[in-house]
Amino acid sequence: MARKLGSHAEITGPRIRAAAETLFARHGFAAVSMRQIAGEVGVQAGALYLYTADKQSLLFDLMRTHMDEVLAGWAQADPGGAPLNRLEAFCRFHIGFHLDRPDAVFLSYMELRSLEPANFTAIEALRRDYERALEGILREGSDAGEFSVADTRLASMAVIAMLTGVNTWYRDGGRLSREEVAGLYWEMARRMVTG
Amino acid sequence: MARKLGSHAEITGPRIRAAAETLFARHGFAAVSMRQIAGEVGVQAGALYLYTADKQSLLFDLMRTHMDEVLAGWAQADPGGAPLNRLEAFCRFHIGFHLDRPDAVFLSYMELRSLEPANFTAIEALRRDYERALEGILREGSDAGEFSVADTRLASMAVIAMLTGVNTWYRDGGRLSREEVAGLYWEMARRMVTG
DNA sequence: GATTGAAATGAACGCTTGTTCAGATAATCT
DNA sequence: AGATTATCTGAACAAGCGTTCATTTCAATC
Repeated sequence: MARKLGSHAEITGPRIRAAAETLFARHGFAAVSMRQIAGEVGVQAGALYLYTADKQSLLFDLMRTHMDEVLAGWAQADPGGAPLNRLEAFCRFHIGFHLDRPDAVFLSYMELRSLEPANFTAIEALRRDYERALEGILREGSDAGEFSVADTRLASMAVIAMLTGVNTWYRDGGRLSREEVAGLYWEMARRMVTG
Repeated sequence: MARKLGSHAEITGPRIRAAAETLFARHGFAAVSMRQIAGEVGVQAGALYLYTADKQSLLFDLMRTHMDEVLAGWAQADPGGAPLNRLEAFCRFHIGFHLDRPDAVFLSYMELRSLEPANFTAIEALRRDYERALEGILREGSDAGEFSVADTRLASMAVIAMLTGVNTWYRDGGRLSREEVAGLYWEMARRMVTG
C-alpha cells in the first residue's frame, strides 16, 4: 500500500535511490553512510527515513529492482524462434543492458554478501531465473542438434560470466564501439556452443 | 627491512593475515573491524599494529601477495611450446589455482575500490601483467595461424572472465569434479579461439 | 488568510570505529 | 638471577555510525 505523497516525494525518492546506487557501487555498502547519501541528495540524514525503512531495505530495493528489470528486459528482447537467433539476441541484450547500468550491475554482483538471509534468497532466486533463461536456449539448441554443448548448465554459467566481464573493462569512447564489442562476443559465444 | 621477530611473531603474523583474508572476503573490507580480526586470532585489537601499519596496509598486503602468487604460479606452470598446449595449460592452471584460493580471489576482484590510489595502481598493474600473459599466447597462436581471433585483447578478457566465473558456482563434492570442470572449460576456450 | 499535513530539520541516543600508548607480561640472553 | 626485549593488554581518544523524534518549514487546500 502506497504512502500518500506530497509534491516533493516523487522527486526525492528516486534521487535517494540514484545516489545510493552510485555510492554503494563506488565505495561499497558498508563504507557508505546514510549521511553521505543524504548529502548527495541535499538533505539531512533523518529525511531518508521518510522514503526507506532502513539502510538494508534501500540496498535490497535497488537490487530487486535491477533484477526485475533484467528479467523484464530479456522477456521483451527475446525474439523466440531458432536457438541460434535467440542466443545472438541474448548476447547482444546482455551486453547492451549491462553496459547501460554499470552501477546497478556492480552492486547486484558485489553486495550479495551484504544482504540479510531472506533478502539474499530472494535476489539469488531472480538471478537463477535469468541464468535459466540462457540455459533454456542452450538446451533447446542442444536438443534440436543445432548446438553441441556437453553441459548446458555449465555452458550457461560460462557464457554469462564471459558477457558480464565486459563491464569490467569497457569504456565509452574507447577502441571499440558497443556494437563491435557485442558482435565480437557473440561470435565467441557462437563458437563455444557450435561444433 | 624486516622487523626483528620473537618466537610468537612468526605465528601471529600469518594468523592475522589469514583471519583478515577470510573476514574481508566474507563481509567486505569496510564491514570488518580490527577488533573482529583480533578476536578471530585471540588477541586484542592493539596487538595487530605490531604486524601491520594500518588496516589499509593489511588489505594491500593480502592483495599484492595474491597477485604475486598468481604470476609466480603461472610462470612455473607455463609449459611453453605450442600455443594450443599453452592455452590448455593456462585454462587448467587458472581454474585450479583460483579454486584453491576462493577468499583471496574474491578479495582481489572485489576490494579494488577499497584501495588507496597508489595501492590500486600497483595491484592493477599486476593484474594487467597476468592478462597480458594470456594475450601473449593468443597473439602467438594467431600469428602462427593456429588460432583465429579477431581481437586478442578482447578475447583474453573474455577467456579470463569465463574461467574466473567458475569460482562463483563451483563447490567441492558437487556434480562435477575439478578436473571435469577444467576439461569442459578448456574445450569451450579452445572452440573460442579456433575456427 | 487560516488550516492542514506532508517534508525536512537538527539535535540527540547509544554504540562502534581505527588507532595510540603507558604499562604489564613473558620469553630470551648474558 | 638479572637484564633485555619482543609481545600483548586494556583503557582512552576523537570521530562517525544508523536511527529516532519533537519541532519547524512550506506548499496546497479551504
